[in-house]
Amino acid sequence: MSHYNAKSIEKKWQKAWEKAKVFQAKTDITKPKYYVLEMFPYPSGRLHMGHVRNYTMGDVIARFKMSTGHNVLHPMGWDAFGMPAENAAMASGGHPKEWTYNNIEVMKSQMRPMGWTLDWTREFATCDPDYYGKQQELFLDFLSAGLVYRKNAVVNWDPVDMTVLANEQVENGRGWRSGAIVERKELTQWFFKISDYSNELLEAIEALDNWPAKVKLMQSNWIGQSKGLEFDFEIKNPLKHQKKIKVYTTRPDTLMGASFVGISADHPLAQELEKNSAEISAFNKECRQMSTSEADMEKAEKKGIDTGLRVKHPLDPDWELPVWIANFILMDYGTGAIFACPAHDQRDLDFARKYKLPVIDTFLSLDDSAPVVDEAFVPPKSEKVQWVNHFTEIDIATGQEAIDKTIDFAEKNKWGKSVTNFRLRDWGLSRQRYWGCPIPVVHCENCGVVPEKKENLPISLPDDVKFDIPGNPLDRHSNWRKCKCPSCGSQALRETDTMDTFVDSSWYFVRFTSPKSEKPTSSKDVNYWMNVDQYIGGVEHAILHLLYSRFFARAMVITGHLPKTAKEPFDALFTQGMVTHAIYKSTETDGRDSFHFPEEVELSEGRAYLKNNGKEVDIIPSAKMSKSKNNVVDPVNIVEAFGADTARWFVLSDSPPERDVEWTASGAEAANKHLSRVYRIINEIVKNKVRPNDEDENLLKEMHRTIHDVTQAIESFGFNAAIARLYGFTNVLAKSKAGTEAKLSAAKTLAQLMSPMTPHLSEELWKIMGEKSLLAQQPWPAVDENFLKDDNITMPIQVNGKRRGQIEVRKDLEISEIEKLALEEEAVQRALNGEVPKKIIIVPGRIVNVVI
RNA sequence: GCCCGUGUGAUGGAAUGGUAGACAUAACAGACUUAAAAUCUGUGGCCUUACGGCGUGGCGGUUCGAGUCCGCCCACGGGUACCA
Repeated sequence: MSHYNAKSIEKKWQKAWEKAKVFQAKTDITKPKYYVLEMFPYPSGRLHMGHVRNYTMGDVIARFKMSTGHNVLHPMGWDAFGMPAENAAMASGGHPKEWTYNNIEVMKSQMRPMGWTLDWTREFATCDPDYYGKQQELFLDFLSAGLVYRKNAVVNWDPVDMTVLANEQVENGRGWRSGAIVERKELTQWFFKISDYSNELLEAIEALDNWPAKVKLMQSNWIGQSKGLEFDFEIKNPLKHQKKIKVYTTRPDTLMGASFVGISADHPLAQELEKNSAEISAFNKECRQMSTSEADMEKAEKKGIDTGLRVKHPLDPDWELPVWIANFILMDYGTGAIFACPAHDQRDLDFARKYKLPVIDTFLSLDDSAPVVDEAFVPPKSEKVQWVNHFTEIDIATGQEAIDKTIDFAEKNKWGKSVTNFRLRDWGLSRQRYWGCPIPVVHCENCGVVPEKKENLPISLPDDVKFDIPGNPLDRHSNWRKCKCPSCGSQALRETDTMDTFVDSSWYFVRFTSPKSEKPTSSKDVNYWMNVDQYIGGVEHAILHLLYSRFFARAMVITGHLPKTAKEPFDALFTQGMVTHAIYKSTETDGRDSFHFPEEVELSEGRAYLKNNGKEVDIIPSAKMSKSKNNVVDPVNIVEAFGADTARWFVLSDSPPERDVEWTASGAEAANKHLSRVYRIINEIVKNKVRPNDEDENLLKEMHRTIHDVTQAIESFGFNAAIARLYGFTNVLAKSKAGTEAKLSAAKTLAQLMSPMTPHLSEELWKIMGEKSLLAQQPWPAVDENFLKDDNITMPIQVNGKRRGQIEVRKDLEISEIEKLALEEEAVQRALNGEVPKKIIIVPGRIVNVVI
């Protein structure tokens, strides 16, 4: 008998599947369709374990759905625009296009041996002019539908490299390449009006039944609906025409605790003031040098400057409040101005203490009426508190009641109005970079900003560009920029901004339904294939990518590219965890960390030692795989050593799919051992002839239970549970003394149940057991319910909630009988010590608890 | 900072509010072997001779019963709008 040889088996069956065109999807309205999609990869050039896990999960679903009679669409493509290609070009002088397409070829060659059911006939990259040309067409339609506009926005500007920096390229306020202090620069940029759909996107979340609750919650919080009050503070010593400051607050009930009015450094008033004050100008400049990232701004030290302006309190004209510029107030949110109530907001309190501003309690705790000192009193809005001289005459009430009353009061007295605000900002899509989809508009001296004509699409990127000089190569490519105005025909210039790569990924799943159609979509194909039945990807995309895609689908419905039913494009979403690996770290004599590759390290009793000198190194468990930490495990090596089925089996076993999985060499070896064992066991079954006997029934019973459990586990993404069950069934099969006929039936079922995970091995075993057809085209095994029934059950007996014994009873035994049997138990007798139990709780079919 | 997760043996993890540790890995013991590998069989939370006691990041609460529900805290991971 030959041994399990993954290499030859896998190649053979991949060819057989390809020949039979098992995985090519055709629009066929007579069959139920199933569209399974994993988030497409960025072509970094190396297939990563995370990809292997992601695409294997999708593949299990795809193969399972094929075997249950569905017409499955399982496509693959490339999220190919983005910064790494430009960075590579800058670092090594190549061209982003060449770099990207090379990487795609390399990655494809690494993906093919995995045996995924991908329909490669639909493949495209977002940097293909055909794809981004269609995207330009969508942009023009969105533009004429009023979904796109231009406005000013700030970017991180590197004054040395003369380039806009991404937030991740700003390190401690300096550019990562140049080291120059980063400035904020205001540019005119293109925006999608996603904020017009804030309410719609928020309300529709509720109906996404098959999305993880955590993702829905994250999106809701991101959109961030808040109800508050907008009102004016009148300036006592006004400046030119600016006589009032409009503020927005979600806690208008604390108005009597107001201590100062704060405005953003980008507020028109602040901009006006800096003209006459060097101090204010310097402060504003400092604020504008902060990174544009929210995390950096929030974590920065809270600072402010007194403007000298004073405003009147709306409820007491004699009450005067100072106006401060503060670095934590955002111009983008609300009105860019607030009033601060230090007693009930920690940030305001810290600020007030720092600058010696008053702290006034507006309400006190019911059980402790001490005034606020160093810790702001911020109870939940649902908690009742004692109010101090409230203008709406409330005494004891919750925060929410006070807010509602205050808004009514302000509206009745006509000094404020109720306003619902959203945190969600419009989607800035302009990027001042080369390697992206050109925005198809033209700047004409006579006509202004003019959309390009559709017949001129695609507006392709020029190939003759160099990255040896700072700045955007499109800006200095005068030939490419020069064009005719589509409106008046005179000399004009192209827009040099390209699109955010999130635009590319906001509709690729639609394009997969008809990747070659003349128009961006074909109605026949989108009507049949949309929506995506199961979308699978990393939770890191929970907010931006998924929210943008939801907006984009709506925009495509409005412009007639999608049917109304595709407004929410992803019926079900699954977010999988990362593949992690331990980091082996030691500290050099100069105090710097050095990282060691797994193969340089010897493991022994939970400690790690360097192979070359025996020195012990630190183990940092479960770290995200990262090149710089030397803890990347290359799937190619694993496939080379053990075969694709082993890699597939291992990434699915052990950890639940939504959680991170730790890659361990021993785990991969164990997976391989198990597959070899299955191969051996089944070969022996085929070889040895045993007559039918009494054991057959038990084996078939176990077989049907396994079909039931594995089917349920796969349907609910419990791949690790499915595999654990298959391990169990393999053990039963190995030990069973049943006859050959029953064993073959069980073994065939085992091969079938394993086939979504280990398709090549299963296909081989299928053939070894004498089957002529392709297993990939067989229907999923059916459960015979008669085998699932059981007459007796085991009931655990607890005393005071602790397990003390168990009884074997008939399923339908009466409660009084169970009680009698339970009390007769030895451990219960011992615990009772002759006394009468206080209470006996019997949950039928589950448990008995005797309370003493 | 803010939003969202996660935390169970040496390790990955299992467990509709109902027997904590299924299944697997590492380890140990035995069988086979001249020997090793492979394979097969067995042991396996901690303390205790036993009865029993203690155990799911920490502290507290609800419940007949909590890994699971509630409150506070700690650690780690993801997102934080120009990484994809």
